[in-house]
Amino acid sequence: MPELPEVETIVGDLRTVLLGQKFLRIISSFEQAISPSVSHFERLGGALLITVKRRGKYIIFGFDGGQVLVLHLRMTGRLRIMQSGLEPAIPFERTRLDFAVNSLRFGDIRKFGKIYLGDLGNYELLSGISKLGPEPLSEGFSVQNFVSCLKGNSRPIKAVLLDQSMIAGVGNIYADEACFRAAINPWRPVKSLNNDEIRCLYDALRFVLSEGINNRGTSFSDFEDAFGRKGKNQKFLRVYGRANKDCLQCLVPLVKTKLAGRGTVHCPNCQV
DNA sequence: AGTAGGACCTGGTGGC
DNA sequence: TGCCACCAGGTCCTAC
Repeated sequence: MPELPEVETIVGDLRTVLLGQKFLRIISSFEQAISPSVSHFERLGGALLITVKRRGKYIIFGFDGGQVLVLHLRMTGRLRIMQSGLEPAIPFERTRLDFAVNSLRFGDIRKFGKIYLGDLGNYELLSGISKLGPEPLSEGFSVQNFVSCLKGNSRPIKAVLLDQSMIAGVGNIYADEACFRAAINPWRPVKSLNNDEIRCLYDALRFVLSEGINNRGTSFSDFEDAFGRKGKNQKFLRVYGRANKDCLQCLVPLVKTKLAGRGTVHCPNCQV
């Protein structure tokens, strides 16, 4: 599942290859994923790609005419940079964005991924970016910001970490990992956390996200970067994917529950 | 208003 | 071996 660190990794790859290239065309076999429609992309023809950015789990492509293409990988979306022309489709390829030199392939088993085309004035609203909360790794995101995000909330802390309108970019893997690192039970109601615990969770969240970026993402099931390479962060996971295995700190078996509709793994001994 | 749960999707897996 | 129920979870939408 691409979360903040995986998207950040892909965005870096895209920048190194695609910046400055001229957009040629879009070809899609699953047009429901494209908003408003494939025909709107005709206005992009000939535009130069000048920026590639990440916001939450969204990838934002800026063109010199002021058009903005936004892409969200959702759960099983994958991007792959190929040479234009000869290469075959990647597995479950749904959409292809052809540039002058390279072709960007969008594969997506579950067809949840989305591509939007707008302009500088409306792309945030079109794509849902306007609803996102702050970036947890940005310099401006302080402990005080985090406290005010959480204030008065009665939901389980993990449900809040997953809520993109509270904090942008955290998904199931890093939410579980952050709770474990902070020694906080993911079911704890937010309002039961004291200031020390909130500070600890803030540090833990930023640590696991940074660690994920440094390791070029978690390839737990099938994440690959834009060149088809696996990340290394799966070797550093302490709880996600380790249900019923021994806790790495205390050797008590990890427990799996379902929280906010997501599989959730925690240590009943270390996380209180 | 705030929250919970279903819908969207399909490949992989485990049980019978 | 074949079939089927179920699981994975990011986001939007609906219902309470």
